[in-house]
Amino acid sequence: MPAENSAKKPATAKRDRILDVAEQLFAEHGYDGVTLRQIASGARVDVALASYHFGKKLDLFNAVFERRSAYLNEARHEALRRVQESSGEAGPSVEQIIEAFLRPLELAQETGDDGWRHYLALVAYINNSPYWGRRMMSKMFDNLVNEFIDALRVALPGASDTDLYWCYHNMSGALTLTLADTGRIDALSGGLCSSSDFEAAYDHMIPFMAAGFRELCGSDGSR
Amino acid sequence: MPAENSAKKPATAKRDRILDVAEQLFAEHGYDGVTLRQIASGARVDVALASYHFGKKLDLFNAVFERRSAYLNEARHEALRRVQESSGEAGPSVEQIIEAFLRPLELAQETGDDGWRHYLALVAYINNSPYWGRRMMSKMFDNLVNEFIDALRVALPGASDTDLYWCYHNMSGALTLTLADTGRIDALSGGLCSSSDFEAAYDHMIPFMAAGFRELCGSDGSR
DNA sequence: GCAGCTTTTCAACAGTTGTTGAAAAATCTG
DNA sequence: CAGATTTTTCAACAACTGTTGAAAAGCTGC
Repeated sequence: MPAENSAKKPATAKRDRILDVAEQLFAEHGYDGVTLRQIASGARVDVALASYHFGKKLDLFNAVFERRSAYLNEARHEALRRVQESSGEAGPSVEQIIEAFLRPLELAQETGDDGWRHYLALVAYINNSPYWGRRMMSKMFDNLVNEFIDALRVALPGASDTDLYWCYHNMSGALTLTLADTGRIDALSGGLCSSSDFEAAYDHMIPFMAAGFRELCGSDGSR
Repeated sequence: MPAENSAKKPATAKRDRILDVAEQLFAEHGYDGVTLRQIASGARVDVALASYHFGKKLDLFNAVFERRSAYLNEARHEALRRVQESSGEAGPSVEQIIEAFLRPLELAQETGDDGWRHYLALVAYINNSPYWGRRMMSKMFDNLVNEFIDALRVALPGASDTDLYWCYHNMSGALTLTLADTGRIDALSGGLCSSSDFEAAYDHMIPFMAAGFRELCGSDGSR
């Protein structure tokens, strides 16, 4: 029987290996830079098995993208809810909101295996892919992103939506380059900064972005 | 005679058309997402002509990347020199340095044709490509980037090099996403922000980034 | 052990890929 | 115009691509 459209297939060892290898290779070389035979070979499996489990090549790509996205959305949503509860009436600060947006990525990466790291690099690749990447990202993440924008609107009263979205755009770009893990900052800094050190990246990103938001969207009270 | 290694070929109309079409297609679909036949077809030219002029497919890609890079480096270098001269003893401010880094991109885009826009999207694609992209970017731009880092070190006395490079990394990421022109901010903001409006993007990016640099690298005097 | 599944492999397909050698057309030079 | 050079096309190549139908292997309940 050919692969069902959206019915969840039972997990088998070889099926999981196909997803894992595809995740890594797609993240490293992009959709067109990877052949089904490379994936099958990496998973020590026949080529036809990928088609059997996932259908067309594009369906496999989507399956890889969707596998961890739901969990990530939930973790971020939870992190935001937590700081909102703990901050009482006034609502969380800009730093707290940004931290809730970024830290789940770090936790996801700490699970030991490289799966999450490859997934996040894949997200970076998709986010930088013109046109078709936008559609995939929007469908998957826009609901969640708007939750964070809503929280920022409360933390930054008087900010225009235009400014708010441009600020988010800046943060998203910096985050994307970090997730892509290109190693460029390593070469440029002569080893001072390591792109694989996500914690250092976030520690520097959070205050940087918070300052940017406050500058453009008016700090709480002053300006 | 097959294509010479590094000797400059005389420009012919068809040769230029190959470069233009390759520039656009590589920027939109990536290196592996484009075939030489698509490029030849777009340039209304036989497939073999690309090989005749540029050699292998990868050589064509490099030729596209290098075509406008030298000019861009010079324009940015000039912009930095100009603000350094006009600012006297104290040296230019963080805003002035960032502006000198960004505005040449805007000018380049104003020439009317879409060539520069495609080139900048190609740079974004390369910058987000793991490993091989890092090498290409470093070889082409690191010298210039370090000129700007040097200027920032003067404008932000007491800043550690590590912080300085992380700040640059954040700015580079935001810039890259803008250049990629994915249109994602358009969809997210419901049309409030337009990713094709480079001037608006830079107007919001400059104060945002300057505030981030000051926060992380210590403002001039205070903190 | 055997029938009824699902999972996996085998073998092959039609189409496309980058690349090349030789022919043809265009351009330059005298 | 004739000859020499460069530019462009034509035709073909071997290798590789995603996909599929049928056979084989593995598993489950009896």
